[in-house]
Amino acid sequence: MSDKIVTRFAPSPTGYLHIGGARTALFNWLFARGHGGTFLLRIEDTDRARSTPEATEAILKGLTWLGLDWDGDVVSQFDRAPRHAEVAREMLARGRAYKCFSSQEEIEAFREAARAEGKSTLFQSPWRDADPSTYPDAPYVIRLRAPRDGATVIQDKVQGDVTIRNDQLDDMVCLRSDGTPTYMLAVVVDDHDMGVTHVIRGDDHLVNTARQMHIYHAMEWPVPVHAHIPLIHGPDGKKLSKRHGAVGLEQYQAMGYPAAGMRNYLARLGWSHGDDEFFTDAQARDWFTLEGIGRSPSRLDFKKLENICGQHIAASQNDELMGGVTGYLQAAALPPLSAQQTSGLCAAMPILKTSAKTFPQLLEKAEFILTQRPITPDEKALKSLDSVSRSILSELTPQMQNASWTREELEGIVGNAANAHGLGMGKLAAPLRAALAGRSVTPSIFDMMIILGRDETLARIMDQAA
RNA sequence: GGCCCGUUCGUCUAUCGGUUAGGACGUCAGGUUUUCAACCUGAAAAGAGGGGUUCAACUCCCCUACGGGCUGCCA
Repeated sequence: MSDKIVTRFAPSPTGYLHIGGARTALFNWLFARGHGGTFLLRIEDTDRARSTPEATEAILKGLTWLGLDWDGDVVSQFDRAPRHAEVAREMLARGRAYKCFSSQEEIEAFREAARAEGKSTLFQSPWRDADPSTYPDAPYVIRLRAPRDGATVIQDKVQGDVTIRNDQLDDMVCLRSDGTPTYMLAVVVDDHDMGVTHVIRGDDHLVNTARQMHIYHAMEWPVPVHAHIPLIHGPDGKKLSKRHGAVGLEQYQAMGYPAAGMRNYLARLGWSHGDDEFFTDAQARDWFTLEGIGRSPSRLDFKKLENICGQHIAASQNDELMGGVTGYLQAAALPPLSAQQTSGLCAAMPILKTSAKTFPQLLEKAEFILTQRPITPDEKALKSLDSVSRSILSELTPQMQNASWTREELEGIVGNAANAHGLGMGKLAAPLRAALAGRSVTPSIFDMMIILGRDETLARIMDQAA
């Protein structure tokens, strides 16, 4: 039991689930699930100004969509503030921390002076070794009494052994003057109390880990295994931020990427198992190791994401895809499908799913089924057509109302219309597409030819829909 | 400024001292398809730069360049 793996995901509620955070959660989830361990969720909401219930809700929704289930209740870090303070007092009692009465102005002045002299700006509190009898009656913070000599070695599963000289680390504040804990203290206490054995997080925390290790040492707690994964960068190689576009996971759902594809793509981004690119959740859980995580930041590639998603759509069960479509429409704030549309789409799914990479693509290919009858070409677009295209269109429009063609009949109808005007099928599509701009019905007629050719039962279903 | 981490085709990556440096996405060229797409075949495409160590270096060490991170009573 003692070697059971416990991981956690500890996001701060910023209003949405960051795509990078989602990948961190995924890694933690894969590692725990792959080893029969536990995956916990903790919301780091100690910053009260920025924390709202809605923000937490967005994170839970994101994780749920991605299919990352967590064990036990969601822990609120804020709720545990008394416990954090208790630990701070304990460190004080052990002499591993001290009261610091320096004001923020004094600290700022210290840094200014240090900068001017080109020295380290790390604050050195005059209260570190002060006699308690000289303590003023004033607010104070509790600082960790960190070692000044020697070095701290982080044994990181991804980065290897990282050595930080202790003179590069300052006596960080653990408890603020208002009695609230800082992040540095809170993570350590929470991770320990929650029994976390493996801390898998972004490498922006790497250096801070050395500081946090001193708290573990002060409390004589075992230090968990650390694995600092590189952050995700935008296509330009810069740290992913809002200006790159989609950073929130819910935006990816709204763009119509299936969750299974997201999991696969995100897992493969910065982690590898040989040359395997496309895999199932079961394989990912089986194969996932911390050693397989790369050390360099990786960039988001939407083309590859799309490709992986396409493979997952093709491999998915039809009812799963129907659920995915429903979720997509909701996330994209689009109207839901009617019962008729649903049954038509369901029947066409075996054919549609082989060529769509995202849900919107799937829906676009199904437009012929989903479109309301009667179909009427746009008047303005009609006027802009050349005479040949216009006459082809007018010949075809009445035919579109009847949805019960066989493939052969369709071929005859469209082929004849084209041939009568000396055009090939290829020449035909463009003007028609233009004529029906805004409805994009025409391309789907040809899709329907393919569908009809492979599934005659569709003709009957469409008959009812029409 | 100081400290820490990183750097293989455009992108994600394989390689864990000896390979024609492999795969995937994308791109380009053909093919199939009575549109598009999908699909099939093929091609171009990489070890940041400079020093070492070694019989041998993409792999180990050092320097430089570039990118990122930390350096808060933010998380």
